Parts: sequence; structure tokens; C-alpha cells
Amino acid sequence: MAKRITKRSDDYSQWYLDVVKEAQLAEHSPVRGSMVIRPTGMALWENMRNALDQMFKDTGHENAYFPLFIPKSFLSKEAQHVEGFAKECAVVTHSRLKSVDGGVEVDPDSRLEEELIVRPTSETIIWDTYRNWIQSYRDLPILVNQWANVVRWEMRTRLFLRTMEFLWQEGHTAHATKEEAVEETLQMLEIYRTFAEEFMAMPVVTGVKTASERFAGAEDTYCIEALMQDGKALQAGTSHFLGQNFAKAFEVTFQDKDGDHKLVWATSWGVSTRLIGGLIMTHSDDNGLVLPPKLAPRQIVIVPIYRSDEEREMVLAYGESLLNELKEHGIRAHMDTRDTYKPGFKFAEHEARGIPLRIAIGPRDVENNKVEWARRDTLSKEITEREGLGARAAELLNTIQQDLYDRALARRSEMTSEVETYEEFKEVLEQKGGFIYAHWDGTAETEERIKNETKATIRCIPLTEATPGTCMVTGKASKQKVLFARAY
RNA sequence: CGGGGAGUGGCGCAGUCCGGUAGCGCAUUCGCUUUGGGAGCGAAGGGUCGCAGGUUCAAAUCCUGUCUCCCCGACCA
Repeated sequence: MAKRITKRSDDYSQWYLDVVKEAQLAEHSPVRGSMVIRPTGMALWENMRNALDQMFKDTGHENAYFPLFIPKSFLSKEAQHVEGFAKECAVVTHSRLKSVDGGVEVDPDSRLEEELIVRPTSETIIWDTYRNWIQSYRDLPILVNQWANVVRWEMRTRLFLRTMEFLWQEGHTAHATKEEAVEETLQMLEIYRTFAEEFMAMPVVTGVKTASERFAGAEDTYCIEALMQDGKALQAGTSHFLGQNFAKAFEVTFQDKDGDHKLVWATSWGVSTRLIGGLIMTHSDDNGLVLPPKLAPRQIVIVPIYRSDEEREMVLAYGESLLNELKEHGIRAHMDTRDTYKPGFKFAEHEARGIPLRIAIGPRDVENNKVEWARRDTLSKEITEREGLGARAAELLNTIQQDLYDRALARRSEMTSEVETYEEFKEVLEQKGGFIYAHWDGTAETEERIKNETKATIRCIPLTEATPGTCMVTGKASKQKVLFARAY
């Protein structure tokens, strides 16, 4: 049977869509730009969520839940913020339908006095709430996160990478001092970096956004930027130092030890289901999805092979014992006992779905007390003794996790360039793509010019040692090289 | 939101130009044979042709509107 997945070299966008579909992660819904996340995709998101949630809890954060609907007036309280989101808000204007010969229509009598906005992000309603929670320095800090869905009315959508409704977490913290808020912002950035690298096996560059790429309402936006296989960058997470902007807009003050009333300092930070898109485009190949073991809903699948009923019974019993041992080692293992598919079909299917390790067992293996392992990432096979199965499995999963990261890092290094002149910059961008470090004079004008002329944007100003130089475009002074790329 | 392409059983497509009452492959169901890399043969089921109007004796096909998807652009996590 023909491959169902378009080759990356033929059409990268189509390949991405094919992988999402064949791995059964998600599909389009009847509503424009909105997706159905299928059980496999949701299980993957849940694993990401659980890991992140634990990291948040370990750093003193608590979960809460704020409403989906935000009064329209709240959005207009912070000027920058409104401007950033005004163009992509879903608005609820009515509260009722009425039946009209066989169908329904909006009941004009049910018009809301004040329209409700479906949250594009929750800063406004949260800060309106925090005003009541905060009186004294003793009430600070407030370290709250919420797991929620948000809606942004996007013009152009792609599964996971940009959908009108998506799942995410948004952390919102309030602090007595600027230093503490900045520290929180950077701490969460570091958590995102750790998560991306250790769980997703996806190397990222941490940095701060330029003014034009900054979150609406933030003083500083920090980010993690990853590089996809096709040489385009993906913003994978953001952490914002909000200064006192929302405190001012929502009049959130506290009485400090010295008796003075002061405005609180704020942060917010988030990652979304977009991470799944990043995960796909970091590791997957022409056979389908490749998942890092730490996040894979199923880490190992056992495929039994048999002819007769006697063989079936024997092989399945052997498989059960393997399954039990794997589970005792805390491994998420599954045996594919479906009787109506041939092993070859199962191999291909589990590969498309990205299960990191496959164990195939047949009558020969049962007789010789062996197992055949197949790694999803390298597509390599080996046969070992059954003895020590659990330990071997754990070791292989660790190796795969590490190898995925190493390969992604090597690819990124290979796809990262450093240039001195604008000519060189344009050439590298056209020929090779990827991350490009170059000097920039720090002005929005130059940034805009580069973007218009090359479609490359400044992904971030990296948080590394700054070596001064001169701007590749204007020749003016530059504090340090910044990271450019074409981006998703 | 602008430009281009596309919507026909679950999936992929032909049929549309030139109107005549829907077909192919895969998948599904049943039977038999199979099973170490996407099984074979036989039989069966399944579609108001995205949706809504219009033209016509007759519409998948022509006209108008509308929704959704893909690609490119502007905007954005």
C-alpha cells in the first residue's frame, strides 16, 4: 500500500498536515480555524500539562480558574493591551435563540446590555479580581496559574500552530517589588526552557522580544524560540514582565510595611497547544510522528506475531508477561492484540503514531526467550534476551530521549549562521534559512525595513554575553548580535 | 481580509467544459485462506455530489449567494 504521508522534501506543509492526521492527533472541525483534538493528541497535551503543572507547583504556584467571558469594558482599560487584541476578539452580543419554522435565529430581544468578550487572554479579568484580593504586602505575592481555552479570531490558521480556539496555561502573578516580578518572569522563562529541552527534547534560545514583537501591555516579553526542520523559527513560549501597567489600569494597590500605598508589579506567562506543532516539526520524519519518550502517551507497543490459535495463545501469554514487567518499571506499555490486522500494518501504524519503541514477538522469540526491539527514531532493530527486559526498556527510552535532543541540537547548530553584512544576511536567508545572528542598531525602523525586505523578523535579543559591533544595515552602533529568522 | 486551488460514500479521486438521474481505488461487513514490514479471493452494505436559492421536462454538471479546507500575502502564540 502506498505511503499516506507526503514527503517533507515534496511539500513540508502538506507533510505536517499528513502527520497530524495519520498520528490521529487532531482534525478540522466544521468551524473555521477550530480543531477537534483527538484522544491521542489530548493524551499528549495532558502529559505536557502534567509535567509543566508539577514544575509550576514546585515553584509555589497554585491553579485557579477565571471566566471565559470578559465584560467588554475591561478590555479597554489598558490602552496598549486593547490595541493588541481588539482586532481578534469574539464578541457575545445576545443570550437567546428562538425557533423559526424548522430552524433557529438569534432573538433580537435578547441583546446584552454590555457585550461579553470571549477571552483572548485573561489579564483584564484577573487584575480586576486581584484588586479585591490585595490590600497589604502580606497578601503578596500572588502566584496563580490557570489551564484554559482562549479564542483569537485569526485570519489564517494551521492545526496546533495557530487555531482560533486553543488550550494553554496562563500564569498571572502579583509582587510587591519590581525585582521580585522580574525574577519571577525569568524563573518562568527558565522553566519553559527546561521543559522544552528535557521533556520535548527541543532545544530553544531564550531571549527578550523587541518592542514591536512585545506582548500588548508588557514592559518586557521574554521568549523561548525553537528552530523547525524546515529552517523556520517557532515561538514556543512567552513570559512577560508587565511592570505596573495592569496595576495602574485596574487600580491594584497595597499598603507596604512603610505604610505607603503602592502599585503592585505583575507578570504573566504562557505556553499553548502550539507546543504540539513544535514537537511534530522538531522530530518527526517521512514515516510520521516521532515522540520523545517522556511525553509519549504510549512509550512501548508490543506487537504479537502468530499463525495458529496455539501460537496466538503462546505469544500473547509471553506478551502479557513482558507487559507486566514493563509496567512494573513504570513504563507506559501497550500490547496490540487486535486480531484483524497483520503485523506489518501494525508496524506502519504505530510508526505513524510516533510510539518510541516497538517490541515484536513471535513463536521463535517465545521459544528462544528473546525480544525484538525497534526504535522509532532511528528505525533500527535489535534482538536481545528476554532477561532484563524492564531495565533494557528504560535504558532504551532514555537513550532515545537523549538522542532526539542531541540530533535536534545538532540540526539547529548546523542551521544557525552568524553574519556581518546585510548582503551576507540575505544570501544565507535565501540559501539556507535557519537562525541568523547579526548586529542591529536597535531601532524599529531598521527592524521594519529588514522585515519588509526579507520577511525575516528579530526572534529575540538573546540573553547571552553582549559583544558590541555595528548594525549590518545602517552601520550604526549595536550592543550585541540579535537572532533573526523567518517564523511561523 | 486580498490572490490562487479545492469540496462527489469513512479516506483519496474520476465525472462538471458539452445537463439525461453517480462511478473507481482504498477502507467497512460476512465467508474462506492468511499472519516476522501496510495480505488474497469471493460476496455484501454505504453517497439528497459542502449548504441555500435560481434556470430547466431534467442539475454533481449552468447561474447567484454562502460555508469550510489547502497554498501565497497582510495580521498573529
